[in-house]
Amino acid sequence: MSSSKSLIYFLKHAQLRLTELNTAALAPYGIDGRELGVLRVLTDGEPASQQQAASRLGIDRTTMVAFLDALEGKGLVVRRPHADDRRRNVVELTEAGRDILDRGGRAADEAEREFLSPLAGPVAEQLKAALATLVTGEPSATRRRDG
Amino acid sequence: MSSSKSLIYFLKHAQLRLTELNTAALAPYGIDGRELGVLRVLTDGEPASQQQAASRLGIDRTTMVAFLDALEGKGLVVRRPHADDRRRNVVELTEAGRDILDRGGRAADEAEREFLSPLAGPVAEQLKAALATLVTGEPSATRRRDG
DNA sequence: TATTGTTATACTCTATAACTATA
DNA sequence: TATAGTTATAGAGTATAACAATA
Repeated sequence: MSSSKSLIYFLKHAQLRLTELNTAALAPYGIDGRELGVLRVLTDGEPASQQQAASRLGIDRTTMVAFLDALEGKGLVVRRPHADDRRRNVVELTEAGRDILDRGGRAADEAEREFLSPLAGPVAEQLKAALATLVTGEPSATRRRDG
Repeated sequence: MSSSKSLIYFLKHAQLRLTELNTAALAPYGIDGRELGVLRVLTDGEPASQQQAASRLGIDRTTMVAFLDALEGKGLVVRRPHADDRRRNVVELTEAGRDILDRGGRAADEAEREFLSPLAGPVAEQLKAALATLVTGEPSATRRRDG
């Protein structure tokens, strides 16, 4: 008989546990892991409209509205109308937003390292690369330890 | 700068995608992936009370009630009062339940293989082992391909 | 007509609290 | 008093539908 736990179980519970660690690590900065994800995607590449940012995160644009409402309420982002297309909002991080992204990002990275610490040597990198392949259809962009 | 996608993103989306495949694979059998998980845990080791089964799955006992209501409604399980402790229910699979577990289990295994097919050779096994280590604190019990 | 952001709403999933029957 | 199962309820998280402004 096969292992009593299926892959889907491991994925679910790994995510739950990492989310817990992330939430605890980010609590001092007043954000949670998903809000950090939004901050990250907003500074990742070209300035993005709300809808583009939502698409990059794989969430609905209506969900993005709620995240940005919260982040704007905390003074971490500002919405400005796009110069050429006034239907769009360009969302930018405030100085406080960049500070939280920076420090919160380090805290989240540390939480991820702690989560992965039971894995020896290159296994953690291989895990992330394998997941990246499964999700994106191509190998992870993480080629060397750079965090 | 690190990869734009975090581990938590990969875990979340890997789970979403595998859940989709699982749901599609199990639809012909009238159950979804979580119901198959319940059927599996009910036949995994000693006969279990509802609460024991819930604990093994990492869900609340009230959630288990709803799952068993559904599975009993489909004729796949029966609840019987425990002989020695009449507060408990012993939950057993019906013949139909065993049939669905068997055929649905194979369909789900096939979906998992399909999901993992982009990974070469031993990488899939290593992925599962690494996740098992992270979730349970010990290496996976999957020692050989047996499914 | 189509698209962006927004709002209102509904749905899924799950847990907490309170009840019952047993122990 | 404590526990197993149940019920009612509430909360988190997310999406769908409809709307205003703009293209």
